[in-house]
Amino acid sequence: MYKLNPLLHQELRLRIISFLATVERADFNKLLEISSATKGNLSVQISKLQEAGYVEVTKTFKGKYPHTKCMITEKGKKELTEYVSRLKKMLNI
Amino acid sequence: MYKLNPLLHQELRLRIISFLATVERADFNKLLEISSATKGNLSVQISKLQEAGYVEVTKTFKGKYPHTKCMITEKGKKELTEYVSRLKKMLNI
DNA sequence: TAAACTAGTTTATAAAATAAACCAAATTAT
DNA sequence: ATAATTTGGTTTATTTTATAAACTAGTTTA
Repeated sequence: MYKLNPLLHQELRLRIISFLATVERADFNKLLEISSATKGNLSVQISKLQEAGYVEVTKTFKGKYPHTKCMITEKGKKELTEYVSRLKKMLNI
Repeated sequence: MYKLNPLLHQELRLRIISFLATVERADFNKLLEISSATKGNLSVQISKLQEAGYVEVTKTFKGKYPHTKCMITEKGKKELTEYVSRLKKMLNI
């Protein structure tokens, strides 16, 4: 009986990482838009994915404003694939 | 952007209800076995599914011991189907 | 120059999950 | 006979997690 990765089995984080799996990279505002999360919550959950090494975060400046870009890592892809596989087995789909 | 049903987006409850979707009914011990949860946790999560009307719980006696049987309801089936559908969309599967 | 906006982070609170403790009755061992 | 263990759970207390609110630092606009 394989357990689901608890870091991925959370709606906002799953939304973030499964979106990042479909694009090359996305900035903070894009993630805000696709998730309709609050900024605070998004910030916290991105940090958790980053700390786990599932997402790489790059902070630069876009003109004079700070700009945060996120990209899924190889580890993130691997873990997402494994999560989806276990979930499918559990849901019989 | 449709949110996932938070009652179903929890590993143990999801495991319980997706198992109940595949059988006519299951007793407490069967659910313990398929989930490898603790009895306390299983009891709590079954109650939550029951309170939501997703699972029907019948308490009888089997010989001299109490015996708890669980069965998914129509509402439970409907909600599980909707949950799975939203999840699939989210995961692009 | 004050107000409002961008782009976030930090922190406090609320909610949830889980484990530990408990309960009542039955069974088994001494 | 009675003490210990087991069955089949429930309740409660603790820990963890999620989330919203408040804050930071600087920029733009009125």
